[in-house]
Amino acid sequence: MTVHLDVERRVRLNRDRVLRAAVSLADEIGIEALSMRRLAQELDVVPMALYKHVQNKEELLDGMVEMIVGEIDPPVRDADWKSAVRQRVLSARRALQRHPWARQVVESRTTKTPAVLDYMDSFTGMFLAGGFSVDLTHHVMHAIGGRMWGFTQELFDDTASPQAEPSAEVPAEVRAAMLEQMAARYPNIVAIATSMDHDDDSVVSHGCDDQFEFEFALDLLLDGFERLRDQGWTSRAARRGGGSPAA
Amino acid sequence: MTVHLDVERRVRLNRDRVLRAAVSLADEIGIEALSMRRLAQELDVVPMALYKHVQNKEELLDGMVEMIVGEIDPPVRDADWKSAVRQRVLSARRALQRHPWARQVVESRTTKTPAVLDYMDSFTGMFLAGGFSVDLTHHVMHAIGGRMWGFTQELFDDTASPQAEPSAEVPAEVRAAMLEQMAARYPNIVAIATSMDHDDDSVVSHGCDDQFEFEFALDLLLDGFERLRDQGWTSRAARRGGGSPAA
DNA sequence: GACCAATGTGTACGGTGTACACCTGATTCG
DNA sequence: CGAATCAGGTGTACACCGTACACATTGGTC
Repeated sequence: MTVHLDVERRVRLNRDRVLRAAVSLADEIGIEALSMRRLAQELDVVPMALYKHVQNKEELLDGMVEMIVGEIDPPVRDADWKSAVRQRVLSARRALQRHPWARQVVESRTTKTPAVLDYMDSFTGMFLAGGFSVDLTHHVMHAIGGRMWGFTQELFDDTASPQAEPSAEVPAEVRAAMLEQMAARYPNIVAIATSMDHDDDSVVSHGCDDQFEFEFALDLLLDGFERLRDQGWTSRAARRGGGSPAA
Repeated sequence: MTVHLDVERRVRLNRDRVLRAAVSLADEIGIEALSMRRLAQELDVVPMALYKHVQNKEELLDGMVEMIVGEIDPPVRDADWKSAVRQRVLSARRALQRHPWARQVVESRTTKTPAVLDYMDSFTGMFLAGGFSVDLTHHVMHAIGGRMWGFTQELFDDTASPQAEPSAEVPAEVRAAMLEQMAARYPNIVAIATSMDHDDDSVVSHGCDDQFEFEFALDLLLDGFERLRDQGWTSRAARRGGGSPAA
């Protein structure tokens, strides 16, 4: 038996411990100072040890995002869609604000991890449950996306599986199974994605028209602005009155 | 006389050439592959030569952003505020889309360079000219900010001078001069910034309440969503009808 | 022609992510 | 019990990064 003089046995590293350490280290020293070496040092381990639990730094960042998404409260029960959405967004915002680096990292990530997809699916469901059509929900999700995340753009663009490693050719049969599994786990997202492809009887099957989405949100805001102006809106009155700006 | 066999004399480098090369190189190879070394190589020059025209990489990125802001069309004349704003935003969007890396870089920058301030001031002016109160304009700018830029947050937070190097203590007298100059060049921005500080007779002098700004935009969107739902909005009808979603 | 500031060069340092070969210790099996 | 296995931790090494600093070369001015 080799004699290690460490008073207590070293705790085994694992993915969760790594991620947790990364998050709190980033909180302390800032995201730009977070390097694999620095993180390893924090965990009393040699840098390369981390790579046994995380493929590379990119995946580390993805993991950190998942950790934060996990901090967002689940939807409140027994509330109308609007206040439910409102509370959820504010909860998401609080989570992001707890970690100053989070916004930047979330926006830089392009791969959708399961936790993110879960959140999005649940979020989508709140509108559907609120009586929104699939069509409207789709555009609404785009419009509000930027308010809390940066995933406005590529969200529904392809129905590719979440970070399934694109290992060479996909057997096309496995592909069907994946999509089925996807539909089971993320029914709302899939509903929207599929409706996009063939809601035709319009001539062109528009995949997902970025420009349209952008203008949708823009005009929604501009119309709102105009209404407020015509009502003689003031922030003082709004503060007093509370609630929605369209008093 | 040293014999340089270069057929033609080497063109002198300058800041503009550096920035221009950086932009188009980033277009080609992506922003993450753009290094000082790679850029230098593109310009047939040793890496350190760049530092004669740009303080460091951060400033290079700032310069690239300025270049892009310069691509945004000036406001159209003789149009109502709404279509003027609309066209301007869409122009900004086009500029950003021409350079896939731009969005990310713009959002990562925190320092406001003159070109950016010019754009923002002019943008602000469009609302004021459209009959919006200074108060409402302030919140509107925050609400729309994220639609095209990432400067939602820290915009009006301090009235610090634009990238004036914070060289030690500012003589407090120079400070006044700077502010005056600022007011001359960016009247609209300054109008809003100063109105924030003392529009009181409310008890607290609220600097710039992030939370309020966020909820303002959020509720504006939610109210808009609700209206569309109640109207039975569909994207097909909207596409046919064109124009604003609140048909 | 001599000077001088601005511009370009060369070298070097400390940082990064991570490939790859290796060691180690706990668990499993004959 | 001893040997085998193998996930987890180690050490070294490489290519690349931004950039400080001392130096060489220029083009323009008197």
